[in-house]
Amino acid sequence: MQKNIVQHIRNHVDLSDSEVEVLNKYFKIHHCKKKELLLIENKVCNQFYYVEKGCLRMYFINKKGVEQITQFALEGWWISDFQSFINGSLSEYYIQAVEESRIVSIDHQNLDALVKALPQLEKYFRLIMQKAVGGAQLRSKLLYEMSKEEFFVHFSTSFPEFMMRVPQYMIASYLGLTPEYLSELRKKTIL
Amino acid sequence: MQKNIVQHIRNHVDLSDSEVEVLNKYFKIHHCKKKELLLIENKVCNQFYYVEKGCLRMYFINKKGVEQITQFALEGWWISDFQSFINGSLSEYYIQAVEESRIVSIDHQNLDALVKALPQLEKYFRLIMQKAVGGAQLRSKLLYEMSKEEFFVHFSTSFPEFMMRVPQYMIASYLGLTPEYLSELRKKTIL
DNA sequence: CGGTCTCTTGACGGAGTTCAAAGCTAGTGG
DNA sequence: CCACTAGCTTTGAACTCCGTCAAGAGACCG
Repeated sequence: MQKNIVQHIRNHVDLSDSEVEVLNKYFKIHHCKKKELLLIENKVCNQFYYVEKGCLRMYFINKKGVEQITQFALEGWWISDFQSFINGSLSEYYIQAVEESRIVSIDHQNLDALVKALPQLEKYFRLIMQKAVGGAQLRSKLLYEMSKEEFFVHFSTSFPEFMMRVPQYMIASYLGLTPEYLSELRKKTIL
Repeated sequence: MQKNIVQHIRNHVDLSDSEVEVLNKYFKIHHCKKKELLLIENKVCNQFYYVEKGCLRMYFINKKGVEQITQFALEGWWISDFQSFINGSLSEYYIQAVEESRIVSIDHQNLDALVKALPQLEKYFRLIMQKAVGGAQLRSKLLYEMSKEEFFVHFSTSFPEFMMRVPQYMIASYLGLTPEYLSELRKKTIL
């Protein structure tokens, strides 16, 4: 069974079949059940996770003791707590499978070894990170210019399939509004 | 006069003196006056900017015709519109010098050529981008968990020198609140 | 000095939260 | 495969943070 991450990498840089063999020594594949935790608070996050299939969410527990979701990762996305990954500090986040998922992971040491073994992977990860920064800039711009109602409408029209896949209270959390208000907006905007 | 960007790169990867010579062929240095524009709306942003000295701000014009600041860059920071840089799409942003500044820049083609000439720069830019993603994650977390008042207090205690350097209406814009409310908070919190 | 930016003050309004309670849905075990 | 329970969603009323508007007081630059 061919990993789809190989295709993802080949969309960015060249990779021979023999190099794919090398890749497989560094990447680990993991099947996880719904609600399985890949990262918990107060641990160092020394892994990058790539979603081959399924969906992950990243969240922390706020002062009121409520889960606050900051990111989702769907098929083809990388996710990690970069502060913790880079500095080796303790993470304040949890990363959990929203659905049954197939995840590729690589830890800090293996990442270093991998980019040494296959220098073009250095470029791949640079490009991935650039895209991530671009995405963060876009999200930030939307937050600056839109009301919560507009943000909700934008999100539901941009990712209708995603709205069906995850529970509403998670969407509400991610969008930074209460489940009650989300419910009101749904009625109001007929979505 | 030695560019301080060289030191910045050397903090991340090795670089011989002869390689520094190569660097200088790709990086352009630019002295800019206060209020000088490096990027304007509806142009493709095909440059990365590094602040050697001074301060840049990135902003867009919102529906009401008001400038909305999304980022500042101080000494030692890279800044760009990554959506535009990556996709070659037209930018919706302006990048402007807040103070008289010394800026190093490199365009898309020269960046490609540079990382080909000096492969360790590929790693440097990957690490820079990783840090940027980490920073974006942290900022996003603060926005999720703090009220505007808390965010303001956090910001003023974290960057007191920065508060003195730029006008208050710019800080208000960046923090996503009105100058009027910022003024109220200043009085209330005695900062 | 005169004029244009910048900062402050106060009254008012509205988007979005909080709290409480009642339907609904889905997962689990018997 | 059904029944029961825990968790998810909806409703409505009260409240609050923060934006809007208008006007005045400084501050900076030619």
